[in-house]
Amino acid sequence: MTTTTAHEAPASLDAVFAPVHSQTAFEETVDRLGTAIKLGLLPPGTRLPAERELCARLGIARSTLRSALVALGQSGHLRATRGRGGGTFVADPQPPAQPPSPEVLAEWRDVCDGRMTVEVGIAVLAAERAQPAGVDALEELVIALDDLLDDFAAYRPLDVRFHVGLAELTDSPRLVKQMTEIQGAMGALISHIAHPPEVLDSANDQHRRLVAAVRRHDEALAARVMAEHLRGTEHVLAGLLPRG
Amino acid sequence: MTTTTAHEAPASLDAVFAPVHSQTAFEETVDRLGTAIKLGLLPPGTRLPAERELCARLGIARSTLRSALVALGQSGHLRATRGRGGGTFVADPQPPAQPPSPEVLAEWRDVCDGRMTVEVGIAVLAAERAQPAGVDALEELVIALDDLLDDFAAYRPLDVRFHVGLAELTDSPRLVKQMTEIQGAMGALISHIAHPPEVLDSANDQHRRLVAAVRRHDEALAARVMAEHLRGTEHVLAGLLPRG
DNA sequence: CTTGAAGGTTGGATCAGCAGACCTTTTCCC
DNA sequence: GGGAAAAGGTCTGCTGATCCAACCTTCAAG
Repeated sequence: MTTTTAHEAPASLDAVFAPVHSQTAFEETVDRLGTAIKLGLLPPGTRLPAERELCARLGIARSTLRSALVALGQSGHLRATRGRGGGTFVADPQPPAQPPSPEVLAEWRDVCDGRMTVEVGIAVLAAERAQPAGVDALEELVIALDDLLDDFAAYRPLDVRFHVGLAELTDSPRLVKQMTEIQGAMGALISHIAHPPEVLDSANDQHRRLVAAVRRHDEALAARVMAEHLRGTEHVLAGLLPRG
Repeated sequence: MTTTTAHEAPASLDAVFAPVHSQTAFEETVDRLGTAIKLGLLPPGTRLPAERELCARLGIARSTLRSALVALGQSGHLRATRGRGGGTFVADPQPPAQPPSPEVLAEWRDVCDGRMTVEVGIAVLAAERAQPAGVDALEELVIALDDLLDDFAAYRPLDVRFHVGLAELTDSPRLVKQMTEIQGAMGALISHIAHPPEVLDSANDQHRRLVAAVRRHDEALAARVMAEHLRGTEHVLAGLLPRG
């Protein structure tokens, strides 16, 4: 029989036969809520929906949700108060960020590559479709960021909101989700490196030029500015992390 | 207490509280192998690794793997022969493709948007990094495609390999995976629409120009050609599918 | 005609997740 | 002051997915 055997086939099949890592509902819940908190999408002090409502929205059992909430409580990201008027709140202040794990560090280049494609693609699509109202919202974020150049802990959440806001201009849920995921992956990498005001100033200047390009529907310029913006981070990382 | 309640917050949090859909190992295995087969990554006649080896590679129990193999056997995508020298083979011929489900049709625009960003981003990165040897391989695919313009069933697998091959030029496993996923999602949409030779001829001409741009490391041109290439498909779909 | 390599079968153990009832704490409001 | 309501906290039983490990059946190579 003249058949090809799959295991002597080229590298493109490695992905097909790569290990299956089925995330449990518990894990995905911890990941989703934890990432949202760390990104500042759920700012400190925010009250989560009641457990009975939240588990319905997430489509999981209450016991499963509670496991996740307890885990996030033990790590210091959430705190709960009982009784009427109580609830589960995002802790204020948040616990200090953990240094990136070896696994994260091992694939940081891959993460940056993913970020480059997703963000550049989104910048192009946003430039094509942006409505003036949405662009105005981004502009306000840029102005607000100008006042936070010397406090990265405060700067970062607004920065995330800027990038997610850009994704929202595309009006595509899938792209908003991808942006959120990639920002979460980046967060673990950049939270522990220095961000001097001059760097943030330059970054926010790129934000400003990006907004201008998007407003004028200049797709090529938006792509160029975004690429430049991201490469800045990459160069910093390349200098600080292993295996350059 | 001056707290924000999360459920009155803006739309960006819809994604955070969206339903958790934990895929089981069985489901992910069926999806992975099924997609690889439908995309032609595992051509008809291909022999899969032996069950005992494959389940080790996938990191799942043999019983779980067998459930997936049986499912794909019942749907006609795989066939197994027993005894020494036997094995599990990709069926030849493959069963006819199923028409896209309503859920798939409902989000076809979203899928196209995801494809646009991923493929354009990859085209840029590939243009930046491509090695001559890799580009040569793509060129051969373009030439091979020229002979298949009147047989979409034969054209499509090579087309997929072209796009995945482009992703491989970026040398980023994450991007190869994203490309494979998005191609799988597109497959369900385009397998049931007409692809006259003139259209495929034009598409392959765009392939050719894309390869040329990548070879010259002309990132902007690569992005433009790729966007044009994808918009062609989108226009065809917009004419045939609901909610244009 | 033996042997080895492959798919096919079975049974038991484990664990995640679901469902739902019930308990405890706290505050609002009559 | 005393419910009633709204929140988190606890318990128990059940189901289904998965794992593990052994064993059976087929069949071609040697």
